[in-house]
Amino acid sequence: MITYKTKQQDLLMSYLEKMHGKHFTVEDIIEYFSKKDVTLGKATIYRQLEKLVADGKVVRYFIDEKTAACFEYTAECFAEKNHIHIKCEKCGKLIHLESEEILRLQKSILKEHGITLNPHRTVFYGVCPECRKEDGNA
Amino acid sequence: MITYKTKQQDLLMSYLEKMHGKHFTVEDIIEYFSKKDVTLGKATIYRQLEKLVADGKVVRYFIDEKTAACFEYTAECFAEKNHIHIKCEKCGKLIHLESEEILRLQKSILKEHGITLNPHRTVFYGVCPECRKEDGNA
DNA sequence: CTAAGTGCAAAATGTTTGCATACTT
DNA sequence: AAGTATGCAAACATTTTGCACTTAG
Repeated sequence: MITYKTKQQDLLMSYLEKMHGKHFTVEDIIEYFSKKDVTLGKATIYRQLEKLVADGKVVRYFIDEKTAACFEYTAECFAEKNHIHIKCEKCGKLIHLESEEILRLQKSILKEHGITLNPHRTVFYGVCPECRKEDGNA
Repeated sequence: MITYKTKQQDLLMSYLEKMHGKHFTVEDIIEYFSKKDVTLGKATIYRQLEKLVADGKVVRYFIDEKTAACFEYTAECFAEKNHIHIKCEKCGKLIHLESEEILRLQKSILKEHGITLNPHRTVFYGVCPECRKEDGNA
């Protein structure tokens, strides 16, 4: 199947690049483009994201509480980067960070239990520095 | 707020016990009870599960592909230290295991980012040994 | 010109909520 | 009797789909 290049795809890609490494929902995209005077339909967004997910360029995951899916543009650096998500249990903020320790955990689990971890999809829970201060700790 | 004991709660609990350690959806519960001649409404199931989740007795999480939430009765499982919880992305099986590496990760995240991780609530995703074999890869 | 991509609105999920009724205490 | 829990159906929110129209190749 030949794929055509369209301006909607370019629009979406420009958004993805802008948001590289950050997460967003379909609603975020719609809101963003509603302010510009371009047309980018909801169905198109879902359909294009679907392709990108199948291609491994975008990850799709869920954060509890939220019912809407979160997407994230990871391009091809996906497998290498040890990017994890941490959700603050107090303020609900989502923190993205990279850690070598996660790689170590990954290796240890694979070696000892034969399980391939997919850290990118994992959402950790914890308390962020700001909330720890407010709480006087946790 | 005083809570009354009802037979619907008992029905749900019997299901949870039967499914201890396995995951299920609300649809699964409805289907199960539709075969018995008892009444257990959808809204009741959602409301009771909500309470159990708030209580920490049941975990709720999402597996992509499926849009419906998965629930799991964990009861006291979460109390242990170093205990992690891995959900197989292929077969949905839940794996419990202990790892010292998680402690290390926890310390490293605290030191480098000031975030207190709560590993008990975290559900990792990965692929279990059986499914890795079937897929012939990682 | 042909086939892929788009956009709208409708349909298909999955989950929550309002409200009258039933049940617990 | 007082107030919680239930069950239905309607409301909601998100995602998918059918179809006519547009556009890239």
